[in-house]
Amino acid sequence: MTERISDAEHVVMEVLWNDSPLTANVVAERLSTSQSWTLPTVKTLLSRLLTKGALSAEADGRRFLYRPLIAREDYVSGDVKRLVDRLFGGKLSPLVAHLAENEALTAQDISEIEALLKELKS
Amino acid sequence: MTERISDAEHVVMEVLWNDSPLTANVVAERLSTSQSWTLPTVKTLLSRLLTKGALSAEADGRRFLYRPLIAREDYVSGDVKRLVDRLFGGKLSPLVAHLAENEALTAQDISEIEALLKELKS
DNA sequence: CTAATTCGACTACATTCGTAATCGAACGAG
DNA sequence: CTCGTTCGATTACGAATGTAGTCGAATTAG
Repeated sequence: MTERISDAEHVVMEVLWNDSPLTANVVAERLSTSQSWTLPTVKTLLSRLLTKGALSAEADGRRFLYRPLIAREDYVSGDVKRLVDRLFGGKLSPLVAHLAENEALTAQDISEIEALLKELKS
Repeated sequence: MTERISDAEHVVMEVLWNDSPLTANVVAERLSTSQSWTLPTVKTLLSRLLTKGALSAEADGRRFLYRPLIAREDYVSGDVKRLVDRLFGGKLSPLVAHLAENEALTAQDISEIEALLKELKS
């Protein structure tokens, strides 16, 4: 149902997850530190997100206030699930095994994760 | 350096990571159970992977034997890293926290992960 | 009231991707 | 030696994407 969000679109979503509703101009302004997109580019991305049903646009005078319609958590879950399905046969422990073997899992990461797991079991 | 591998291309890579070198026909045959791609389609994907430097093609008479040039582990690491950077600010523990809260972490998953971590610390 | 500005909508355009047909060279059947 | 078959290479083409210009309506400055 919710259509795929492209990489560039995702960057825009992050701005709005961080603070919303915002006008197109403010979104573009917030993005200006990280991206060198022109205003038209940002507006195109906003329209596409609107069409995809990822945002709502509430009229405020002659401009629109954009606001996310999908929760960041849900978006993240979808992405994580796709990755796990694609690369780890849908199983989570191979992912953790991969992290353990190949990514820099610091002692602190390990402690944090163990604490999380402990809490989960309680 | 290694260019982005698309989703369809990745499916082809999986076949070759699983067993290589293989001819285009054999790759297509192996894929026939999971995908309904015609032979030309599979060949296109193989050429693109070749162009991208993800595969090598060794001539064997009139045909080619394709073989991965990049290790699956490296590919997986790249993808995982991209996801972690994009969604979790590059930190691993937020990813695990997310898994814990939002994905179905079974009791068995938790045990397996704890065992992994325990081993890591030894 | 008129001119400049501001917006969103529409249009544009090259690239990548998914999917596949076709062409030309080489090879094997007779 | 000739013809059909088999390959890889080339070409095709629509959808999605990244990136951005243009147009027309509304608004605000004067």
